[in-house]
Amino acid sequence: MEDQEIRKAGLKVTAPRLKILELLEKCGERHVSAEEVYRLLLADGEEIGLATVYRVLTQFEAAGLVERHKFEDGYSVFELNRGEHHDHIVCVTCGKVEEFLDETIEQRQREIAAERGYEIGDHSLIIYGRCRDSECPNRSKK
Amino acid sequence: MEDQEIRKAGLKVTAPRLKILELLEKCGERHVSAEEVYRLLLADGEEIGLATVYRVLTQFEAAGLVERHKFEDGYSVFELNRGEHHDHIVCVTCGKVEEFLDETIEQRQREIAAERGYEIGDHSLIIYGRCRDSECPNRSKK
DNA sequence: CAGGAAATGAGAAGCTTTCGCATGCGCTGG
DNA sequence: CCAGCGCATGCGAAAGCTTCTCATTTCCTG
Ligand SMILES: [Mn+2]
Ligand SMILES: [Mn+2]
Ligand SMILES: [Zn+2]
Ligand SMILES: [Zn+2]
Repeated sequence: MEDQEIRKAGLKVTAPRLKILELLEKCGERHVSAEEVYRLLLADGEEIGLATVYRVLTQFEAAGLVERHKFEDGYSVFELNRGEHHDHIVCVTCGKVEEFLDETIEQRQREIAAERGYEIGDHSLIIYGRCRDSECPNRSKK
Repeated sequence: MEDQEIRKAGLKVTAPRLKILELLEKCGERHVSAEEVYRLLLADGEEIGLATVYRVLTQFEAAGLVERHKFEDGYSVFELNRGEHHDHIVCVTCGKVEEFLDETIEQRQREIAAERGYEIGDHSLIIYGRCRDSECPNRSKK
């Protein structure tokens, strides 16, 4: 199962790597920080080091298995690469993150890059706003 | 001249603040880091502390005089707020930054936020790509 | 199953940014 | 024009996140 994804990435199959990958799968569309991955695994009784979490997440990112985002809080959050690109809208009050994909925007971006002679790579689009959730009015993340 | 902008922000007119504002004006559309502002002022013979540069830039940002961006290099860059919003396209090879504004994209963003019940604040859109400049093939920033 | 390479954990260190504090300076009102 | 208060400054220390170093362990091939 996950063994193959790790091998395909040219990495040895080890307990930390398996556990991190499983955890990210369980997280679904949630965006977790390295610190959070670390604490969740510790809480699960795993023996793992924070440095390993960072290393593995970076390797997974390089292999295209996970994506890293920076939502102007100063630290990175990660999510499994589900193969379909999306952008994010973040509530600056409660920290909630929703995903969206707008083909009009995607298309305009390609055009803008082309117009200016850029070979387009990827992009980062984050909308900041305030949601209208009952449970919103305050929370902290990480 | 600049005195007024600083006073309007509710800040005392001091040498560091004047120098930083002047320097940002000279920078035009260039995006400079706090460290860079600091070094440029030192090179100009100014006596200034790095902490002051950070403090002043943060105050200017709060006052709406400057904008702060994070182009995933891990540090912030600043530019004078010229009153008209724009987004950025960054060359991942040479670090060049160009600005653009696309009303179609702006409009779609407002619609997306509205559809999901968000009171929209601002947003960050950065396109990463490779430019086709002769002088491009490698440079480092900061 | 042995040997060599790759991975791990723990702590140190790196980098950007902020803080704390003693000193200095801008500004108001006298 | 000046005195005095309070904001601003510079410096070094420290914070917060991330990466590095290195001794030790684990994986994997043969
Ligand atoms: Mn996402
Ligand atoms: Mn700009
Ligand atoms: Zn909210
Ligand atoms: Zn370039």
